[in-house]
Amino acid sequence: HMRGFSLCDGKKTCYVNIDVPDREDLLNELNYCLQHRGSFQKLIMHNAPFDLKVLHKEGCTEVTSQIFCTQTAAHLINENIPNDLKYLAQHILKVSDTLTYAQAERYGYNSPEFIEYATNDAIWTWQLHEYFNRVLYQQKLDKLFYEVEMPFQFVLMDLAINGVQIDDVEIDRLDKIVSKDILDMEFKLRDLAGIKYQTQGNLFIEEMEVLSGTNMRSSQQLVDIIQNRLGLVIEEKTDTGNPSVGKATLLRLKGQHDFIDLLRKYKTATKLSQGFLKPFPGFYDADGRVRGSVNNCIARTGRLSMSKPNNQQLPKLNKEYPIDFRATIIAPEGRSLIVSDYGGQELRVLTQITKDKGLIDAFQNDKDIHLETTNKSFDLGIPDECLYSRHPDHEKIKKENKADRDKTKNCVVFPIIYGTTAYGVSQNLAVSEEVAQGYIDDFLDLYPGVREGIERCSAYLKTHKYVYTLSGRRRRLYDLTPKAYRQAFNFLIQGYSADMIRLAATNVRNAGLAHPEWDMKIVLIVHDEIVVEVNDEYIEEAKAAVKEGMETAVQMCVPLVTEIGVGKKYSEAK
DNA sequence: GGCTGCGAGACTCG
DNA sequence: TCACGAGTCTCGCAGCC
Repeated sequence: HMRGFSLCDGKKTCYVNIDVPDREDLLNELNYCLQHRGSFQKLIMHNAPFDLKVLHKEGCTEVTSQIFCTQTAAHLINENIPNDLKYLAQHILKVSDTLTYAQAERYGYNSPEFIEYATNDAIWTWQLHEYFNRVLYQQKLDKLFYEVEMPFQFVLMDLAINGVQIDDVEIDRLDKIVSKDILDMEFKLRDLAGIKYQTQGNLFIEEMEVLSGTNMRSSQQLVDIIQNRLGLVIEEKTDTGNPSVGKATLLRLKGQHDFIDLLRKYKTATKLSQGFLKPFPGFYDADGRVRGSVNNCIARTGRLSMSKPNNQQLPKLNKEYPIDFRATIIAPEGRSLIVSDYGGQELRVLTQITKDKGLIDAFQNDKDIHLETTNKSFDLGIPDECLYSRHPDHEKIKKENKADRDKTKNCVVFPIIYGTTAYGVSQNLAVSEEVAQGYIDDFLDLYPGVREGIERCSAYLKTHKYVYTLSGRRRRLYDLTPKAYRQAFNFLIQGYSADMIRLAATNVRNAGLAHPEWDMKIVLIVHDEIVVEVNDEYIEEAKAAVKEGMETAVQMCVPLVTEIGVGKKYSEAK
């Protein structure tokens, strides 16, 4: 419920209380100004998606003015400092005394204190714009800001309004299955470890409890059980040097004791239960949708993040414990989900950055980069022509060498874009550091442009203490540790990818606006993936529009391809 | 004895 | 010291009333 709004034009400031009998008239007046370009030359807001969402709720659905989000500007200009209005007012505008909303509210909505709080909001936002707008041009961030970020604010507004539809009955069904499985495993794990326990049933027999001093969710207690009761050796260490009972340890100990194997399943089940099935109902809105908050100004690389809940980390189907959580994200009756993601986005961006001839050839002619790297590192002797997907033997050879190819892909090629070292690769592949360095060199010899690209990035960082992406986004790294050089190169890829998805989502939104009959809604963005909801009669048209919007988001030296699926459930459409 | 805050550790995703 | 970017949950301890 909007109580009022404040405005500032640099000369005058006002607070408009709309909790009055002629509320409707005031909102109509505001709506008229927002709809007619020229009433506001520029609409300046701090956290524009929030304000746009509130206006939208009040019926102000069309904003034709140019917009300026001071929070986004602050993030582009310095991604390393907080960007809430209060912090910026204190540190950039040097304002000393600031009230919080809760403090102002206590004085009452008609008090001078509350009105001062409200008008300060507008004054500070105005003043920040004056300063940031200049800096955006000085740092050559204006194009990114006005052409990528500001149009994208409306997508962020849509995401905040839309949310995703949840199948609450299915959540409930899965929750019951998983809860029962967990309880069964609680007993079996104790039996396997030789731990005595008692059971206690309350009124409902299925809600039996295990009474014993041990907690299978405690890492400390698991270390004790595995070492002292099972007599197994834990070699892996946590960051602080303690024995680790994480994935790597359990994978290595797999098959050595039934307890270990069941524990792996137990961990998957408890994560599913405690991380998703139990907390999700707490996020349902009255219409059965979940609206997590989408953060445009948190990740230093320019990526989006989500919280409460984080819909970017919904579990995928796990073969060893197949509970399909993503099947609980659905489309309403008469509608479907379209899920579209970029194929090999990061490697394509790497190609665009480095202009490496081998990578360009690979993407232009469908050559299998992972197989080519595997071929070189493992001396497979595959003829060059068989590395192209058009060759009749390619599929067969790819299958025959699947294990090595997967290893290369996950342990050599991807880690290189994270900047991994020979040590890291050697740990992953359980080989010596020399052998690992050999693999890295093989890749960089195959695609020498990548080595040059990394060196160019490092040299630039060393001189300037920042680097910038193809879209002009900057990352400032003042402490030039080895980690900073890895972050810098990874940022070139991750940061540009993030701006690609912004442009793509804006294209998709515009396509939807041009065809209101489709009723196409963007409901989720997951880094390289866009999920939309659309009326069933227009699936084909919408699919074509999503594909077009994503594939034409930017021009690159290699084609941009999308993988696209349709379904009634999120998991069906992927 | 119970509440709150915080770091460690583990796990989810791209 | 060793692989980039996020968010969230539980445990176990410290400090407080």
